[in-house]
Amino acid sequence: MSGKPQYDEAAVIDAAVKVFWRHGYAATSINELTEETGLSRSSLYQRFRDKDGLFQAAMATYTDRVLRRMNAAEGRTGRERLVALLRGFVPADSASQRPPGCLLARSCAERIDLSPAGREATLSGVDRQREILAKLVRDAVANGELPTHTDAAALAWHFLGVLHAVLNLPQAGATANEVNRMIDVAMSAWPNLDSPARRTRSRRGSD
Amino acid sequence: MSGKPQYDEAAVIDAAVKVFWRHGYAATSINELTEETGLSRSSLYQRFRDKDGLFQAAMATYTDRVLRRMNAAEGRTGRERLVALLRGFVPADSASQRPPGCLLARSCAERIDLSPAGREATLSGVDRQREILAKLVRDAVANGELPTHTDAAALAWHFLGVLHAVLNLPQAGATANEVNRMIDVAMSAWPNLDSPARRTRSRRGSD
DNA sequence: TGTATAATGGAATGATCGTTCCAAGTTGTC
DNA sequence: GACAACTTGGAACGATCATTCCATTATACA
Repeated sequence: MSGKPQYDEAAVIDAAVKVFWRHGYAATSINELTEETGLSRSSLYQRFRDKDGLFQAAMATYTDRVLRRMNAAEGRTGRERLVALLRGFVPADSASQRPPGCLLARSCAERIDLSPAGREATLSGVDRQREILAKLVRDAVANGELPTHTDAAALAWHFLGVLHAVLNLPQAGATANEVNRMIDVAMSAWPNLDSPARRTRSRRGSD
Repeated sequence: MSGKPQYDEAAVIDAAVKVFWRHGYAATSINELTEETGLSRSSLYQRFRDKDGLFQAAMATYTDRVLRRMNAAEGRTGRERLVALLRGFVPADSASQRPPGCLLARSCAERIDLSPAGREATLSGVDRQREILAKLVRDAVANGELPTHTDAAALAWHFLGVLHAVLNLPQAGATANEVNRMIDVAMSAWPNLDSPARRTRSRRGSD
């Protein structure tokens, strides 16, 4: 069985994303990559140069997909868009297909052991995540939805932390319901100018 | 050079903590462990059975130390204690000795590749972290410092997320100043019953 | 039909992995 | 001085690591 089936590069990278996402860079072996991508070792090195090259391709794809999902959040107000954004990353309780956690956050943690290029891709990825949140906040300030003295940078960092918490805390035992309630709590950092009083309130969910 | 210097076990585990903390379990090699601990391979296997045994010992020590630091936070009110707790984990900007991030959060991320015992140690560690935060919240509710309808569990998850953000976001480029301002923002989830209005306000720091 | 192209399986590289084993050396106690 | 307890260095184990090479095979286009 050899030949020229012209493999589907997007599918290959997709599979690689899943492997790196699940195990991180260091704990991912070429063997597992060839098995999951279906690509032979030969073609893998031919196309991606080495493990790090495939990692960078996977990281680029993952980052684009995450950023697209963040940007796709809809809502009338900035607050509604932000809530939609966060809720969009709450993992479905029922045996999700997606690996747990976040490849960007994970690569951040192991960035010491990454190549300079991998490190750079990671850093720029989280930067772009944060920039999306910062822009959302800045727009809300411009709209009068948030007070002018709002510390937009601090809010962006905060919600970046919340986003990563949404992705990571399920691995620490949090249920989807608890994550959703946590989002409600975390949203109290976004002052609701219309009805200022309520804060630690809402409840939702299935367990 | 052989002999019987009766090695300092606490120092050995301390060194192992640092290595696992920096590289995670998978990316840590026995070679680096022997070099950093100063212990010979022979003694290492004699005393800790295998790499996983040493990891569990390191994890226990790390967890104890982190929980002790959390419990050591002082303050008049629950809110003050919580702020002190969080600020206590903001890394000093100037070339810190401590490895970045959090071994518990990191092990949570790679828990799929850990032994059952290692996984168990990790899970129980974050559970105890969360329990400290939950108790702090519950006490504040009992004191009347927080409203009775407070969702204590959700608040505990939230502040666990904030704690991990404090430890991890510096790896994503956050300065100590930004982390401190983020803490201020995150604390708006803790309603200040005496002066209810202010929220996205305070500013502090050095950059 | 032929030839360049693309992808393959499989063997082989040297390095490093975790782990085991053992002979040798040092210390404390009798 | 002898013996037990402890720790060591160093060699060796098979497994796996990332990577390279090559002969083979199927496709596409001429």
